[in-house]
Amino acid sequence: MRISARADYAVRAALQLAASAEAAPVKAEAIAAAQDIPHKFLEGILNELRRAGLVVSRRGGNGGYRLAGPAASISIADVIRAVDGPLVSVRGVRPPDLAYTGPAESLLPLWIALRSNVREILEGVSLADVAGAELPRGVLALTEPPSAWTNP
Amino acid sequence: MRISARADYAVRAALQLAASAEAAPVKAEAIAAAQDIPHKFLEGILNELRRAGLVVSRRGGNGGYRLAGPAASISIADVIRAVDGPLVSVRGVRPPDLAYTGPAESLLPLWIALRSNVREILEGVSLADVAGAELPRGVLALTEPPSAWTNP
DNA sequence: GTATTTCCTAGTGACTTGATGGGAAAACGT
DNA sequence: ACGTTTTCCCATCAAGTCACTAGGAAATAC
Repeated sequence: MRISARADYAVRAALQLAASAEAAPVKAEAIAAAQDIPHKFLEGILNELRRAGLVVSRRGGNGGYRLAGPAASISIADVIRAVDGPLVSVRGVRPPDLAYTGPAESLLPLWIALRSNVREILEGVSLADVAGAELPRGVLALTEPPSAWTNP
Repeated sequence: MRISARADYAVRAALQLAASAEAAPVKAEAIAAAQDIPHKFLEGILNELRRAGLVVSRRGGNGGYRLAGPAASISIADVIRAVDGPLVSVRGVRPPDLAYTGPAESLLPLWIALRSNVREILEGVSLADVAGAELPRGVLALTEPPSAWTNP
């Protein structure tokens, strides 16, 4: 289960936009510099975000990108789905489309539970939450046990 | 976030072994047929499970594979890690090794929370649980709302 | 009209994924 | 001892994905 570079970059770019929520649009180049993302690569990502309706753009003179709506109403899941498709898939297919037989039958509900859990987190956290460094209480609670920060 | 075919196959193979917990080892070919997995591909996977110490093998005559321990003490996470490495990574690196700046700083705790949540599920469910179709109450609860079964 | 910045298309090298094939090594039954 | 079975261990493969780059067309500002 890996978060792709695209997804990571997309979220960070969106966060940068959430932070500069003034009237003036932010240029791709500025975001690339601030977050250390290859800027031509980022351009493509921002474009996808625009096509998904999360971001609006203006070109020319002092153009750039702005969030399409309030940062509090865009979830991390929204951003990831815009650039990477379904949040979680098994072998490239979404859980509900899977079919298991024999002793593996209960694997489907397991994947469903997993996905539901992932959704709960990524849909429950907004750009405003992260940019403002105020994660929801439930999410923060998960980070409290020191074991959460150590590798297996 | 995708579960690879290797991981899916590995878990299903392990479940098949958990189901036939008799003395006689199960042949790769039998597992491949039962779960519809390319059998040469499966052979490699079973080998990795053996190297990880989850499975023991015997060759020749009536050889095959057996679980190395009781199905109740092998978690789904164990199996996935054996064939795919870390459960969750961002751009290929594990969350604790990441560094974020500016408005993205709180992204790290978010990934940590996500990983912690995924762990909770995959480490908390054993092969015996799935093979016996008796998922832990907490996991089952996640599958109850119909919304868990629908795509976004 | 010129400078700027987004938008679009195409392409690239490296890696991963899913899968296949051929045998060598080990264990069995007889 | 012998032949069969089955795991084990390469090597390879096509296809795809990933991360990234290049070049230019279209739109907007001044």
